[in-house]
Amino acid sequence: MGESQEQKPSSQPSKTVAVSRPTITPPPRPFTDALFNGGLGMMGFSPGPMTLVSNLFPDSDELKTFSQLLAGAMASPAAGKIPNFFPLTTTEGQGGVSGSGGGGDDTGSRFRHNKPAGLVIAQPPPMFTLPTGLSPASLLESPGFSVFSPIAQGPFGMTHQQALAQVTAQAAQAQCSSAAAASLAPVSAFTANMTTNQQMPISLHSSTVTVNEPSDACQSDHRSQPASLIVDKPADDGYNWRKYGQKQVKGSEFPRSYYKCTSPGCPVKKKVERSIDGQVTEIIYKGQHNHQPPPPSKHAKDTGSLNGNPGKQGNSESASQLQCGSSNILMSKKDQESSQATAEHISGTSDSEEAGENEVGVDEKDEDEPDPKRRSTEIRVSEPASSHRTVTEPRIIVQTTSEVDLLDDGYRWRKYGQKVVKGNPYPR
DNA sequence: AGCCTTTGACCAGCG
DNA sequence: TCGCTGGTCAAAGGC
Repeated sequence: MGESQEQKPSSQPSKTVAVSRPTITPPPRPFTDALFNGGLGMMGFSPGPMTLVSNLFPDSDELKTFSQLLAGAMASPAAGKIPNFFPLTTTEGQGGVSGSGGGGDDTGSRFRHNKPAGLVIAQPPPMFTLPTGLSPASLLESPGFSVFSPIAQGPFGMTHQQALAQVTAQAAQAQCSSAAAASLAPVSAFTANMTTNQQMPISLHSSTVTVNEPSDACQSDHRSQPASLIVDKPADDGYNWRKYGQKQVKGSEFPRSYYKCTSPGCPVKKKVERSIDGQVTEIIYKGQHNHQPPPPSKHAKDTGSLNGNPGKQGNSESASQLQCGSSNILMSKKDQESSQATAEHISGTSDSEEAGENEVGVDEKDEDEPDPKRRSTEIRVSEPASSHRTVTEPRIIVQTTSEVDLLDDGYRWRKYGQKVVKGNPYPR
């Protein structure tokens, strides 16, 4: 099937973004109530949510910054048009992601625990780091993000309520203070979650959001989950995943597992790093789902745990519905690298304000599409010192890239991994 | 029976 | 050109 619409050979011509992020200004987000409802106000775009957030966060400053950043990101009108909101992000700072937490050093990301909550806004690559508790899908689905992505509403039709429910549940689970979560709207839940994690620095630069997870308390939660859930399966995002490989990556002390979305034709892949004890330390999503999440019914049988399993066990009702699709696509290596550089530079600098600025165009950089085999450096950069990284800080990174082009059929297809192998008549 | 995981091998990019 | 490394394939086995 891939053949059907492979857009291009390994190189994805598509640009990462065509979307140049409009300048981000923190406008009052015109989120519709609906969006708001559905979403996490996590982004705090709208006043309402912000308020909640504010309450949750003692530190209004940081929070504010965060929200501003988000707001700015969302604000961009262009966003609406953008196929993926991620792409909005510039490809620039890669290190940012993780690095964000860290400050100058990429490694920092892994060490973020105690980093200043400050938002590190470096120009990060289009990656997202999410708390384990939250599925990328859910996050993406959040209204805030939705704004950027047309998809949000979905071709797949995920409802905000679902998203909310999911988020709420996750948040609650993720965080210890269930009370807060319960009482609060999803947004609140999310926020609460964040709050819980004191150190959760959220770095958000254009499109990059880094959330550190783990607070101790939360950790306990995660750990409390059944080993089965934790061990082999990456965070459940509602889609079914098949593990197609595992490898010990040099920079990481933990083995990295490779998963593909089992849906036919779906290019989405994710890499999951787990610590020895089975805890997920990092999840990287690539690509965009070109299909809807598996039906709920199916989920029913699933474990339902957030950490779920990619595989059969997989989908908890939760996330799923969200299209994580929004996530997507990897940025070209080039982009990533450049991002890194940027991030590094920035790392030392003040971040927050940057958010609004970078609109940049990633576009230019993307020319190269990442080959399937190209190494993505983002992670490396962000967490070079994996060894130091505490297991308790799982990260979910969504790499965005403009590999995907829209196809005529309305779905996005990305050819991944196509190559002509010598000695093999058939291209892979 | 179908799907998924495991695991070694292969391939390509990069220095 | 070689070696290293990351990413993917695909057979075998398990659930």
